[in-house]
Amino acid sequence: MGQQDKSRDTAIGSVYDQIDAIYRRAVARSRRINAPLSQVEQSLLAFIGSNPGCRATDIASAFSLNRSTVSRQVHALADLGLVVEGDDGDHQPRRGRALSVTDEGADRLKRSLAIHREAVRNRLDGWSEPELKDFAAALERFNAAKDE
Amino acid sequence: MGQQDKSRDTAIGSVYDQIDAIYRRAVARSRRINAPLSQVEQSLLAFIGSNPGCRATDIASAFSLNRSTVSRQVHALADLGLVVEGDDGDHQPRRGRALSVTDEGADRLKRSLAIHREAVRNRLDGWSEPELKDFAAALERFNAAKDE
DNA sequence: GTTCCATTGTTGCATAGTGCAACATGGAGC
DNA sequence: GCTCCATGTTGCACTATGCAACAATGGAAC
Repeated sequence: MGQQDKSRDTAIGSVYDQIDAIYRRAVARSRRINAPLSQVEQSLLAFIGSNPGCRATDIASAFSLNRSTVSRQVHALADLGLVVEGDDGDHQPRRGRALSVTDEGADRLKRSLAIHREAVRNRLDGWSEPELKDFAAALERFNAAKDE
Repeated sequence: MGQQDKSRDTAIGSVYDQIDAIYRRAVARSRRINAPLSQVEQSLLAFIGSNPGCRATDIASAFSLNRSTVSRQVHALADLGLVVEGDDGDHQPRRGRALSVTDEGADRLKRSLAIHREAVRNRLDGWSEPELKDFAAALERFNAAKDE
């Protein structure tokens, strides 16, 4: 392996380690704090909010979850009054049941996101505007890469 | 809120969303693939490897886990022959039991890390050396920020 | 329309990972 | 020695998850 390759490997290893650290910290943090929504609830609510009229099966494939898991989670959110079936005149699916977020769900999601974003904001304290933009752009590029 | 603040907020929101996406994808991926170690096992093994002679309690505080959880996880790893108690002449703690990684544990960890790093490597395909280094540096800076 | 099938959703059972609280253990300090 | 505190273990409960079997329902073919 050449000098170039070795250097590249080191950088890649570093990126992995850093992302791993972010991941673990997020998990630990979500255990400590008392969020208005669990990670799963927030993810699902955000997805339904961004995809009004989506069905449980759409959520399952989007998150690589089993249909049964989504079924239960969605019911839990419905019991909390955060999502409802149907009620979305624009996006009626051929089959299955269209889901949408209630006003209360949207409010809860907003508060949940605000809390988590606040933690990110604190971490980015002291970053200049260009540094921030570059970082966000790099993350977007990283995420945009297709899965092999 | 001024133009500057709004722009900054947008960038911060973007960083949060991207990290959230990374997180969710990592969770989904770890469900799909058949890794030699679960996320938890890999984390613990890596920690013990980097901190030979550490005790269960050290792991618990490092990962914000309950002592009981760590106790069970460590026992599971011990049953698999991946970690052992004591056997580390250099780092004997005053109390508790020193943990260290066995040769098999080190091997398993290495393979597990290699698999996960490979996924990251693929995502970084096409990035130039400087782009890579900048990204790694930004992630490090992000992680280095102290928790408030 | 009726029948059949594929998609979608639900439910019973099992598993991993986790917390809390109670308990056990073993060094440290007196 | 005795006491205390840090450490570890165990019983119980709960969440999130998957799999497999089942139920329901819309489309398609006839």
